[in-house]
Amino acid sequence: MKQVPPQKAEIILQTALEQFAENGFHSSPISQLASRAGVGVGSIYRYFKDKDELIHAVFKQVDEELQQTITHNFDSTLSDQQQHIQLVVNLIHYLKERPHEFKFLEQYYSSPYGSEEKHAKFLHAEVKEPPNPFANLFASISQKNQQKLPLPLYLAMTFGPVIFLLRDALSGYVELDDALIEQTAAASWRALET
Amino acid sequence: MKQVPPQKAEIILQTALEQFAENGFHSSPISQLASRAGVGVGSIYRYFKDKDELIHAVFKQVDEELQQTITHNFDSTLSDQQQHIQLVVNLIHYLKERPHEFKFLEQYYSSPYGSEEKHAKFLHAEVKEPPNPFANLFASISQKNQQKLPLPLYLAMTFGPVIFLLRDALSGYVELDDALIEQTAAASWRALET
DNA sequence: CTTTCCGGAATGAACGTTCCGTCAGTTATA
DNA sequence: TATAACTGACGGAACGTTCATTCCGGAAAG
Repeated sequence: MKQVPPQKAEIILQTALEQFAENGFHSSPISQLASRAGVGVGSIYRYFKDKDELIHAVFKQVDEELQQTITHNFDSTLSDQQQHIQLVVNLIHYLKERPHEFKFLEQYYSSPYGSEEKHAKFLHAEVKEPPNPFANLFASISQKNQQKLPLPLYLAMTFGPVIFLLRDALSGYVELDDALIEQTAAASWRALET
Repeated sequence: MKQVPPQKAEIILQTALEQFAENGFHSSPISQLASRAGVGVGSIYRYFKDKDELIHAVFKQVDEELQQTITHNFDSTLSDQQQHIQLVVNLIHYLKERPHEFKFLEQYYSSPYGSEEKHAKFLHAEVKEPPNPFANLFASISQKNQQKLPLPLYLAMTFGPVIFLLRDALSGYVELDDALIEQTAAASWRALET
């Protein structure tokens, strides 16, 4: 009996993530990916039907870990402001340490792959479902505002700046230090107050 | 002598923009592009050295028109707040009407093409140059803040939400009406105040 | 007639996918 | 325990397709 049969699939997924992030989907021939992973071309097709399925599998893995991380570091006992700032700061820290994941997601979403997909499924559907810390935070913020805060605006002011900043940091235009991260979190909170 | 020699080049550029925006770079064979433009394959290579040059040419055209539009609708006699809100509102309106341009830019920047490029050249270099309304606005805002406003933060809070919102609008997740646009502009201004 | 422009068939390379021989590990046989 | 038969993971050569690019014959312009 093999206790670790799907280890190779993990290696392929991890390598694919790096390869795609660095070179893009089209400049990542399966052959190159295979040699980088130390694996035969044929083996990749043992675990994934075709290249598209591989790409979606990488996305699924990255997406799930991201969601988990976000929903994990959530202390619902804090004030709205503290929760929001914690969310933004943690998110930036997390993605800053994972440039491959970030680049992959960017590419995935702005390609036909992500467009045809649920896209912001997480950001929209997830936030609305009541029994999760996200929904509570949004509901709470929204309620205290004078004019009702639309969900799209909340998402745009929360995640828009984060993405923009990470992009610039990755391009080397910005030194994304802790001070800047905290300023960003504070600023995006300010934007939500009425 | 031809009085309208580059007319065909214009048609190719325009068609390429649409084709790329709708199908992505790799799912846009030159042959398909040619027939869509009502042009022979060979003709495309008369005006553009290869596919890469075509892609960059499309970018250049889109980028230049965008920059021009932004710097044009700028009334430097208004207050900082009014200028900022005008900027954001105009930008959203402009891009909302041009989904092809928006999708193309997104794709370009998150692909190896844009990455190897100047990227936020416009957003960074341009803003800093003194003799333009942008630089003045940023300088003015920055100066009035208690703690100095870093340029990256200003850019992130100004353009980040815009991009995020447009993305969602294009995906059909958000009805981007005038009320939402104005709320966004107001919110991003709030974020900049100290 | 000469020159410039144009279209699209032809070419060659790159790539995704398939297919098959090899081999390590496992099970059956004696 | 030793040996033979089996099984399925594995690599990579080979295949067929797709596509960027070239090239040439003809049309239009002068």
